[in-house]
Amino acid sequence: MGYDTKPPDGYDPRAYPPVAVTVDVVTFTIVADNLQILLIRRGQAPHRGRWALPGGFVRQNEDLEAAALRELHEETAVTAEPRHLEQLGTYGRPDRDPRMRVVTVAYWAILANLPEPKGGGDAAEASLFPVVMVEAQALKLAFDHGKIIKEAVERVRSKLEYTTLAAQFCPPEFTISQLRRVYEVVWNARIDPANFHRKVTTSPDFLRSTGDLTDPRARGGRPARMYSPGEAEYISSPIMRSPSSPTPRRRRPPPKEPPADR
Amino acid sequence: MGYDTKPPDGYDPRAYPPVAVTVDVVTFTIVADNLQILLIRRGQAPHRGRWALPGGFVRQNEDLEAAALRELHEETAVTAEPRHLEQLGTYGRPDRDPRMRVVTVAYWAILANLPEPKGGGDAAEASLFPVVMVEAQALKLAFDHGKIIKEAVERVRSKLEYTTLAAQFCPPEFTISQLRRVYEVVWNARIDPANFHRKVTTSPDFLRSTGDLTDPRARGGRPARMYSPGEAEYISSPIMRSPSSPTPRRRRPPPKEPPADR
DNA sequence: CAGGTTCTTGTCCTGTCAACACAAACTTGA
DNA sequence: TCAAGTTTGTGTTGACAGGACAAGAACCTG
Repeated sequence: MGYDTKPPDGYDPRAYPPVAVTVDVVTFTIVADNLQILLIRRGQAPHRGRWALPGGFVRQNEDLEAAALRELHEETAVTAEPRHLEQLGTYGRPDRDPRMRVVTVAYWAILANLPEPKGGGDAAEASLFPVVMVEAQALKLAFDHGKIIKEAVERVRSKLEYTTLAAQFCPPEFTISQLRRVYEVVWNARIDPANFHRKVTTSPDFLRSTGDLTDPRARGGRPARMYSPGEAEYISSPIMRSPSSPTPRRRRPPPKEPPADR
Repeated sequence: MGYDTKPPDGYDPRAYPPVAVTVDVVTFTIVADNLQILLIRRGQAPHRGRWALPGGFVRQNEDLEAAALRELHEETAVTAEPRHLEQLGTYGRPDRDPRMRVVTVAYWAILANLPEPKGGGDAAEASLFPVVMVEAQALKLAFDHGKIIKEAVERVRSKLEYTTLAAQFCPPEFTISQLRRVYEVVWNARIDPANFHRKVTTSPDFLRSTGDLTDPRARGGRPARMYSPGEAEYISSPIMRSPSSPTPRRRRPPPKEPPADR
């Protein structure tokens, strides 16, 4: 930041090239066993009627992160505070907005399972969409929001590997099955329940047992212990998604001889 | 990006809050077995005389990445193209510049070993500083550039673990020792030469042998094979820095009985 | 040629992890 | 009441990766 460019050397704001700074938020939540993203329908000029990320201009004395939270609440009916908010990246191609130069700082957030996902704000229409639908390009998105979402999805997927963020998708108390379900839904993969259980329970301060058990009135089966998130932010040795090839490993060779017991 | 905030609805740029967008670049290189950062001395009003990251305003029709490259070349005497340029994050606290609201998009770059590191630009004084000096806060830095550098250092250190970026610090052809030296310098750690050798040579397309050997006229020792970077961007199974505890492992117990052979 | 240095491969041993078996604890239906 | 089914949790095992060395390979200097 030299500020030593030659031509404009005064500090009159109007002497600087007019650039607008906005924030956009990619909000993830899991509803109905699907990873979903919160979008709003644009009512304004460019890309009118298309779906877009909630966002808007940064105010004069407002921090970027605060602007992201404000826009999330203003443009959607979300009242709950996100469980996680993190900067994703900044998108500033000169032609990304036809009106003027707009530089957007994108954030991504995790919202715990919300009961009433929909419900438009003032005049805006907000809704949740499964990421698979967005990835299939089944949705008309405004600006470069498709690219932003794609990068956000990749970020959340990779962050589950080495952080404890998955617990933020769950209610305050949850079972290990619920946590595993988060991984399976976000990664779209199957995970061995036994190994997953060992992994997360031995990871230093990932989970803390509350002492409670679920009562399995619902689906039957042994009651599960309930846990709340621990203090650890990172997992000592990462959970790998889709070993893909590392260990396809043929199934254990059948015992040479049936134990002569039937 | 709803652009649906209520008050300013016209598109007159002056109606928007005046925000300046700048880019800063944290440039890493290795000189004299030290990880170094390129800084310039400020000649202008705020923080005059302090050291700062090269950077400046983004022009009207200029992409962010292009602005970062331009400022790097304008404000320092660096003519070589960086071997890697990547966005680090955006810093926009309202009070980070006393003059006006400035939002900075920070980038970080890798420069291969440059022979003539110094040489000021037009009027700017540019110089390389070891990161250890910056980390020791032995330098007066402008604005929040200390924080930006700290995050950039952490980023480059962690990226060496799972990407092949380390090769970008090396000349086009290099030996495995040189590559290992990069890791040791960036991580400030000692690495076992034998295991490192196996690791990088077996990692799918990390390195490609050129067929050449070094002639060891200099320091003696067996000539080393030379390599050039492969196409792979990521390392299949990461190189871990500072195993810290996993296997301190007492040294192998001395052989019970000398093999009775001397 | 002895001794030193660097590069490279080999060996051993331990910890980790996927695959699987199975026990534990509950529900439902016969 | 008990068998069958379902979910939770623990045990076991074999493959694999990686750290600690050892040692061989290929060069230098004196």
